[in-house]
Amino acid sequence: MSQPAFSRAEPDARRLSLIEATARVLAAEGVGGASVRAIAVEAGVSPGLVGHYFDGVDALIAATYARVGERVNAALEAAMAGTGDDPRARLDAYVTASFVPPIADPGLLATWIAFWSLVKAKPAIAALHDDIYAAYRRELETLLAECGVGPADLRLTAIAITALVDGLWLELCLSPASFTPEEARAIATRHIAALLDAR
Amino acid sequence: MSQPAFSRAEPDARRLSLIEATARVLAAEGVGGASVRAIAVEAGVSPGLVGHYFDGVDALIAATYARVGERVNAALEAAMAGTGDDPRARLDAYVTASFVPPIADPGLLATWIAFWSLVKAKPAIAALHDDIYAAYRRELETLLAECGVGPADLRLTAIAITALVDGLWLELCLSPASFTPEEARAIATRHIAALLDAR
DNA sequence: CTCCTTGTTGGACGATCGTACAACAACTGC
DNA sequence: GCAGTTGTTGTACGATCGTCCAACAAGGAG
Repeated sequence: MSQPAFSRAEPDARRLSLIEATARVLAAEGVGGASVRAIAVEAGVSPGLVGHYFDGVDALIAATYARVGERVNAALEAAMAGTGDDPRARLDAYVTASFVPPIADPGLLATWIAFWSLVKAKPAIAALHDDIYAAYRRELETLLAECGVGPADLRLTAIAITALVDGLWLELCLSPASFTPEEARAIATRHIAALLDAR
Repeated sequence: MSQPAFSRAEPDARRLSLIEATARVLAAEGVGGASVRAIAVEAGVSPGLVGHYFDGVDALIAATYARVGERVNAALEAAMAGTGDDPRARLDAYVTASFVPPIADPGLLATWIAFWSLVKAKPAIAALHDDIYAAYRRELETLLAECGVGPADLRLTAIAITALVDGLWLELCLSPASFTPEEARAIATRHIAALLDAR
């Protein structure tokens, strides 16, 4: 025994490892199990280190929200980058990616629910949520514009697609037995086709 | 001072008052603030009484889930009962009711999120969730059948509408500034019209 | 080699958690 | 009136929470 038990890390790397440990704990245990001690164990560090890098556990969770949000965006970007430049194909790729791992994952939903559960109590989390979703819809709007959706319908169309995909994603992760990812994809694709061909 | 500080209640009424106090605490504080003591204060009773009526706080929260689910169903039923027997009018009433109080209410969402956050950790809550949503979709399916949706499309159509309404309801409660209840209603109504007229 | 800065540890602290339980108040049957 | 039953209270207990901080380890500057 008597391992080193002490290892110094690059500050940014340590911050990141704490954030990702928080994401893993949130995914596995939900918000109820995300204690400073559990996070520290998951990250393999001492509990006191959390206070050294973040102003309390709330700031750590907020940083985790931002990080996980970025990761989701990156996964969607990667899925869309796999197709060509055809906007319609990019839209389909975005929908398809929403219902397969790593997006469709009960652990990711548990993490996301933990963030939602803090929106009411913590204004900082609420502001972060508004930022993330606004950016999300803004990107969807530019994609829809490339598909030929008129400026007047742009905003509501983006809201509709976001809501449908979110609702399907939510229930798919909550109780995967109720329908399959393929069915979710079919529903969303059909809906988008109806919206785009209605013009 | 020296109020009675002791009042005996009908067992069922006491159970119900504990359940509704739990719902109020969940709505105001989220799952993090739903402690036995906070619930007891809200209900105006002693903390020890919770253990007398429920096998721990988890059972109380599960009972609250069932109760709130019933209340939501009752509100939707009431909205649909206000219309005639025309199935399409009932469907529109159901959608409209989803985006105004008491359904569209940040407090109700906070309560619902608290339940979602327990689905992963507590199998009893997961089973309850499956029951509630299955019943929800079953009722929607019968309504859609009356609207003339074919048996083959029934299941996926119900899933699609549930997902869209849930997604709109979720974001409307989470950040009411992003769109108005009227816009949510318009989106959902248009979507339903597209689904029903596509046959 | 020595000092100094700094990442890191591990435990102490008070608060709060869920639960259990003895004492007490009200109602019932007699 | 007088026991017996039962709803109710208040508190005590151990566990766990977030935060804080003195002590320690590692690396760089002189």
